[in-house]
Amino acid sequence: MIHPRAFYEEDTVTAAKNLLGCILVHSEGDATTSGRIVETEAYLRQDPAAHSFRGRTGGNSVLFGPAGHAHVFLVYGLHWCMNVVTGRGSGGGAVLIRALEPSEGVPVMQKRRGLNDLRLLCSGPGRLTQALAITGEYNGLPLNSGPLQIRSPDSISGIAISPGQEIVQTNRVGISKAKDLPCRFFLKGNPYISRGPARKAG
DNA sequence: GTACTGATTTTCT
DNA sequence: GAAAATCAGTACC
Repeated sequence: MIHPRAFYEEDTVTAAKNLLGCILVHSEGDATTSGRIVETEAYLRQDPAAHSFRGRTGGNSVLFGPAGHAHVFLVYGLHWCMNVVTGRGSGGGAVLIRALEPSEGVPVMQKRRGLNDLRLLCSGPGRLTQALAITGEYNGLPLNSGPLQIRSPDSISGIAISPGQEIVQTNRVGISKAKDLPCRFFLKGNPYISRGPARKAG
């Protein structure tokens, strides 16, 4: 099931929580790779750590476009990261996908990553993009059609999390500004979480 | 197991 | 010129 536009037009924080448990799918030719989203971070327009904070500049114009699109960007010169544009009306909000639990196409992902350990395949923003072969070409693509999609696994009253699954909310990781804001979310006890303070909290 | 360091390029000042 | 939403490898308990 594909999410309607309204799913992404919630506040960024709400969307970040709702995205947990959803499936990110990439289809490229014959190969389909996918994984369940288990960790996200919310970046708001007024957030000093967000790329959209300084307003619309060269590489972030997608953030000011319609919700439900992918924003793919390069960090540290060598790793791709993927955002989902959220919020209504060019708000500049986005949700960073930080970790996936591998689902379909595991052998393909292992090959792309050069690893066998499932826990290391997608447990980080730079890792999951490599595993799903997401690069700058996907910047600006819609997530309800095309090669890159986000699905709900089984709609359980609007929230795609299995019953009893708790969401943990903590501070963010890997940034130096406004890092104390509790805008990071992940599924409690899930082993496919990126490193950082959250690990021990699970 | 934890801690530290290098790689590499885009973007803004 | 400096900083950046990271990862993998090495050193050392």
